[in-house]
Amino acid sequence: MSSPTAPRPPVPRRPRRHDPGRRDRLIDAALTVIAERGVAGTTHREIARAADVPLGSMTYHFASLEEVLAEAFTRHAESVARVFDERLSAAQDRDAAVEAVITLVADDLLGSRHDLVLSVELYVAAARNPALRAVTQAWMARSRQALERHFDATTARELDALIEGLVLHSALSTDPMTSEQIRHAIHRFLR
Amino acid sequence: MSSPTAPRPPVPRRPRRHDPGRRDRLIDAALTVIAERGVAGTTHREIARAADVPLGSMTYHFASLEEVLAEAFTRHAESVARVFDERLSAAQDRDAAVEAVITLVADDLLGSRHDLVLSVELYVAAARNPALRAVTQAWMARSRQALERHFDATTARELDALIEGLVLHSALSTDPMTSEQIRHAIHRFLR
DNA sequence: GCACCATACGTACAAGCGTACACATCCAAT
DNA sequence: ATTGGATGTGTACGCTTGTACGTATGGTGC
Repeated sequence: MSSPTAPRPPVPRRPRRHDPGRRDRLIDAALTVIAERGVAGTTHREIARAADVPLGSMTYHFASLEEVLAEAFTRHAESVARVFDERLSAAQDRDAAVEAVITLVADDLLGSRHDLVLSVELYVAAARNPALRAVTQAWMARSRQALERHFDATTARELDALIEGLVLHSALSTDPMTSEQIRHAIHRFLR
Repeated sequence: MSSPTAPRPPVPRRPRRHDPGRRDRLIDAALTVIAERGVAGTTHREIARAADVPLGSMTYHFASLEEVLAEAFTRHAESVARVFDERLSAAQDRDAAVEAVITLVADDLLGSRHDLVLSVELYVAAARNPALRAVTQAWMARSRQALERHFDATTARELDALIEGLVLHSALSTDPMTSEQIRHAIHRFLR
């Protein structure tokens, strides 16, 4: 068709340029994809599509897919931990702390299917990726520390486990526990 | 080299034949691979390698990879549920039932990294696969039913969640809870 | 014995993957 | 105003994947 030495025909290129903070948006897009398709279905192309950027942008901003996942999960853990911290910091006494925990489980954690799925995906990924295991470790330590503002160390640890169980159990069930049932379980443990 | 019409040179083929129960062995091999590499790393080829059978054997015995996963997880859930049933059936009174629960968590569930990983992998897979969600539902229902031999329905449900939390929490921690700590947590809840 | 067919085996193929890389573009420092 | 380097874009390559399918083989019912 065209002569071998002819300059390339002007292939239409994307007009998009100068997108500061694109890296951040990519990490958020990765979290969306993980929540929707799982880690297994999270690919460079899928993330790029979700963020509406070309594939080449992925390899420019991240050295590997592993790096994207690590950054994404770190952000997720940080975000959940912050809410945890805030709720418990706001509580003035033990009774308020108990209420804060109930709100945390019933509203914050169970309220968002997105976050819920991300957490379980992180658990699995952490089982095989040391970097992600460190993320979960730091997260768990921070949660426990937040609980220790109001409860002794043993209680904090046990309560943390109970929270984990209530959340996971409800998440998997077609018939999740109501707020009242969660309140009952937590009061029973802390009675 | 060889003439185009010459009969094929005798390509060395596997001597293996007549392997009744191969399908079963493939399902077990799938569970091994899932535990070692995760669902994401579980492929036809990997399972075939683990079971030492040719790739073609996979497509003969299973219509799809999804079918393999479903059968494998069903087997896993059945196996864990059976142990659960047995321990609780053997208990004659409430005190024995409490001890049974402690043994279940501290020994059976936490004792096997293999089973532990499989369970979490199942949770994640179930989040996106209705067939697997049905498997987890049935499993949870059966566990609760076993607990209801000794505890009222509300207690059974709460206790089931606590067990889940203790197991998952310990599994993820680099500093897992000791048997004594687990005993303490369960006695505290059931006191 | 013998033929049939469930089982076993090897291989091909299209699709999708992570990653590399050459080229385009434009902000910022001079 | 120029230019150099950071950022953005398109595409190609080698690899692995799920799956399909033609052929081989030997246990079983006759």
